[in-house]
Amino acid sequence: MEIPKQYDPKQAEEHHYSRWEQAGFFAPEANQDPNAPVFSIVIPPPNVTGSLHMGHALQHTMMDVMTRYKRMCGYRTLWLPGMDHAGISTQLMVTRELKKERLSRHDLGREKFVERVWQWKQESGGQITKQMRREGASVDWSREKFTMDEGLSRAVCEVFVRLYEEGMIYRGNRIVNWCPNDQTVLSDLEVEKTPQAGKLYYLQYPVKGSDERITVATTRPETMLGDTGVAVNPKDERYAALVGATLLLPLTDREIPVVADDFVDPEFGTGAVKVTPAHDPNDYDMGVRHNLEQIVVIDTHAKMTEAAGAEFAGLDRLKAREAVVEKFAELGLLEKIVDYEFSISKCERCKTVVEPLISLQWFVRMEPLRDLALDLLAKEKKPRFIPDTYEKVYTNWLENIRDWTISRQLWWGHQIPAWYAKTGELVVARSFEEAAAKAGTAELTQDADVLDTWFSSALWPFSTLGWPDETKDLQTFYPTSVLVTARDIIFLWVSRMVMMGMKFRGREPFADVYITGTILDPQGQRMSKTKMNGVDPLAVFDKYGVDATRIMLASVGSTDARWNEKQVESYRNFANKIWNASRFALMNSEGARIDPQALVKSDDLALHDRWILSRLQKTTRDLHAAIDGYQFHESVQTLYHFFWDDFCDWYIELTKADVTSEDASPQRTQARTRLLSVLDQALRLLHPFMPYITEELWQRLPGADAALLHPAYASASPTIMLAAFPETRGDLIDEQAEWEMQAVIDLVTRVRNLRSEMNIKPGERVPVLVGSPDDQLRAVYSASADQISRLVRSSELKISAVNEVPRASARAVLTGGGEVAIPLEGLIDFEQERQRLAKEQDKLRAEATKVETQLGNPNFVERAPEEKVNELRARIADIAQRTVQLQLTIENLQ
RNA sequence: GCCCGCUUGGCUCAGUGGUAGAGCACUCGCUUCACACGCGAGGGGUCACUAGUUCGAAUCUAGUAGCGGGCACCA
Repeated sequence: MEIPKQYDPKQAEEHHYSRWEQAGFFAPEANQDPNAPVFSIVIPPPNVTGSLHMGHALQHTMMDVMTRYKRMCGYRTLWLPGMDHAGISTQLMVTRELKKERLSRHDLGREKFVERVWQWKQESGGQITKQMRREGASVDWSREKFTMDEGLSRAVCEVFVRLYEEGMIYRGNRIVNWCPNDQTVLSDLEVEKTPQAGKLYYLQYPVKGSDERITVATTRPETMLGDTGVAVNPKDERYAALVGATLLLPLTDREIPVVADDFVDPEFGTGAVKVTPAHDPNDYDMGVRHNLEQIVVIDTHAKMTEAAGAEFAGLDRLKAREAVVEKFAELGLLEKIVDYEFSISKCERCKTVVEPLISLQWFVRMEPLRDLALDLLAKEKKPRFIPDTYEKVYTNWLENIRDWTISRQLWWGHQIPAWYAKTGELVVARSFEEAAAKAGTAELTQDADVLDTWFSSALWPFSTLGWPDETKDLQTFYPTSVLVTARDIIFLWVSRMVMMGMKFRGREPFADVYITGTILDPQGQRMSKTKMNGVDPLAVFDKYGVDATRIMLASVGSTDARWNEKQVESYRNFANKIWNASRFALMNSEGARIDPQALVKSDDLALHDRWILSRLQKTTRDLHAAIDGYQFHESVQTLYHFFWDDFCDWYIELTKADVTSEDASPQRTQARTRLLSVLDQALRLLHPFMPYITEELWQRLPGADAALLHPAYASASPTIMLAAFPETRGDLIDEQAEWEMQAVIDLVTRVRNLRSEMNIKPGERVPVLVGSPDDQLRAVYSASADQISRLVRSSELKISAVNEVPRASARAVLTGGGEVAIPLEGLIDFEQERQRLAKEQDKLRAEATKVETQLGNPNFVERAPEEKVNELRARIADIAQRTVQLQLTIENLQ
């Protein structure tokens, strides 16, 4: 069989995915066991405008590992893919395209514009779905969803109508975050705060009927044109006399009152606050408390309105600021300007400074929904967050939740199902027809706003499964098993899904929430488009292969990690190791095929066979535990160590003599069969992490056929992705074999160490003399003598109770008090040898002292668990044996 | 201001009460018939600091420092 020495990932990545997809292996229907347990995940829908970034690759890897694992375990498994319509992003994307044609969306009009967006989606949206295929993501494409699909839109309408009918959605004038650039309102979560160096302006307002002035400090002088009061703390004695007084607001002809409000911090600024109810959230609240007028002086384009006065009307807010300050200076009312750093609210998307404005919007009352989520957590401990630290973040936010602004002044999205009659009457309905019936007229105008993109996302776990219809899918796959996402959308998305899931399904949308870490750049900075420090997963795939990238990402788990290409490289090497180990097995497979019977314990098995079966079982056991417990890093370490160290470094080397024997014999066939069978198991264990290379190799293994598939997939064509995931067989765990093998490893390692220290040429065969007083150990050494001899390249391996070695030998002490020696007549520098052994003696002595001290402590012996005490006693016994032997060895040098 | 996380060998990170681990880097030796993307043998860490709990602390508690993140406020 011709197999190249190096694994070429591209070759394997080309074929398998399309076969898997076309054969329907990803769909839950592949599972034909009517009683199969269910495992389901809905993907966090990427933006239709998006392309794959490292965060996706990380999350998708975790989800695919779990999905493939559960599928191989026989679960009816669904990983449901889909995309988000991403209101603002997508609208901006298409608007930018139009701009190239010198058109604005208003030139097209709403209907044509929306058509154009759909057209854009058709032609260039959803790049990411192609990229997900490259990743090997085993999602069921037949169930792919888009948040603007008809079905999902129906769910959105249904939820809106029901919430409205229950009084949980309302429309009202509130102060909101307005993006003057995107021309829409934003929710609190779509606003980001950034620190900014600015100025604090101290303005004086004259008190009516007196020469006194009151000084207020502000970062936004232009808003004073909309002031309708000044507030002070009721306990602030400095201003006690002024409460109730009237001020003459400069630059206007308004008279405004001084009010007392607890909100005011006497320590800050002058302790007196100008109140602009129409342009500041806190002032808005104070205005409500004190019945202050709301005067809108800044419009939706961040320009001053007529109400700001003729002098300022039409000016941009920043221009107006300069003009106001200048006027105050002229009037002698500008006390001072000081440098001041504060944080400024910007639109998360376009980074424009957000303007707080009073505006008529739709809101969801969150308290009742919030309580559903908090109850779920209190009573059922759901969802379970992994890592659990995020539970606190989640509850803190829920406890302080505020009403959710759900309307957006966009065209791309779910248009709000509310209609207005000419009379001004408002009707909320599932359709125009229903609205017309309710209103008794067809002369209706639909609300122009669309819903926040996150509104439809909040329904994702059930809308994608067919809700509001009671579909089979909904009944089968809801609640889903786990949600995998990044921590930055716990509020935006996770919490809202929980609330909506509880509200409309009465059950949690997912049992667990696994929060992945973040891949940072090599400097520890977050990767971002603006910083241009992102690493393109596709480029990494090209360079190192998808499998290497995946297993590296899986090893990241839930902690933040800096991007480290060396790490991917090491997993690329691992992939190559898997390739070559398989290559070896395949090159020596004639006459053999995979056979489950080869994994069963029998009396005539050689030590290395009993040992690898035991190692395989422990690995299987540990891997199950690690994946089930979301310990991805541990999973990867377990696999890596088993495959490279146990399987390649020891097992293959030990079984090599039998496997590569020139003569066909039952022994050779058995060894080959066992090697192939262990390899088959190892590939299955690796498959969830490294789907391509494992399929590529597995397909080549003799005997890799339908018989190896999990019974639930028995009728499928052979594929490792539907092979049964190994189950732990406790009876094959063989502690005795592990102990014996450890002794062999110890011996081999000591000899190799001697050879290396003595500069014995690697090719040179030397006699090796082993002496051990322990009958059992001698039996172990003897039983594996051929293998040991091969590994240490000995010309002769003599095993006896009492080691009689020439004085001129290099020696080392073995675990259990034995000694190993290599006679080196004429090559031994006795003084050097003595020093080498003395060094060993020092080490032993230090170790002995440590253990003796602990055992000498009566408190330890009394209070520590017996098991620990015995462990230490065994250790000290071994140290003692080795010490005695070492002493002897040194004496023999004399 | 409140909350959270991190601090372990040169680098990137595991470990979370009982003998300090991995990968990379480093040193030495190897074209040993699967693999130089490899093999063998090594060197290297008072686990940020302080105090406490404990027979025993890298691990638990409290505090300190540095770094990172989130939330609130910022007139």
